[in-house]
Amino acid sequence: MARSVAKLYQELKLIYGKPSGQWSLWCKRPKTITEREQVMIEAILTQRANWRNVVSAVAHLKRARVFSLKKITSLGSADLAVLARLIRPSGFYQQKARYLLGLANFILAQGGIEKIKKQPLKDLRPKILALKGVGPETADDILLYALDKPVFVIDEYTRRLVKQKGITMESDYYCLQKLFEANLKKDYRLYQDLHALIVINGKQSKK
DNA sequence: AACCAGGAGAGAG
DNA sequence: CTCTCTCATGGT
Repeated sequence: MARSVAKLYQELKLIYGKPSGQWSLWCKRPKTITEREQVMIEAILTQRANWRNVVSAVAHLKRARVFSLKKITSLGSADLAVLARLIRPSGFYQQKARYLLGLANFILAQGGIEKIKKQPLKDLRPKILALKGVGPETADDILLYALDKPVFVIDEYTRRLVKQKGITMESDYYCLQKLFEANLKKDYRLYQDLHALIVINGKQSKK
């Protein structure tokens, strides 16, 4: 079953090719600082939300010119309601507004994207994970897609797929993460593309 | 018109 | 550690 994990990428790549659509930005290499900030923001907004609604919320942020971590922090907690209204289409907008502010404050307090990107994964992950509204999946989304750190992201699509393929019945986040990381070359580019393909496959095979 | 979409926090058992 | 409730909008 270990080998089937290793073969997953080749199989999915053969079917879907390079991750496209919503994933073209997340899997883009290299990314600009602005693009990395966008990925972080979208990582929060996409929690339990249809991607279509995330796009809508992002459009609102862009139009209102609060589409950067610095702008979000300068908005401050006093205008949290403003931020909340902008991201409303993504759902859970009141808590997500708070989460975004907390994330933005943290990144800037650490000296910004380029600084934080230099921190080793082992030190960085616990800090990101400690942020309100950032659980294992969102933390790894940020680490992998915004900061190019080699951590494999586990989500519901991944759990369904490994079950479907008869690889394992395990559903624990860290067990599955270990399974993937142990059987794949430690390369953030591979992790990015494979997880993207798993989600694309999951959405596709539903209809 | 119920059901769900790339979760996470808080509380209970 | 596993279950359950909550947060909320927009598309089918």
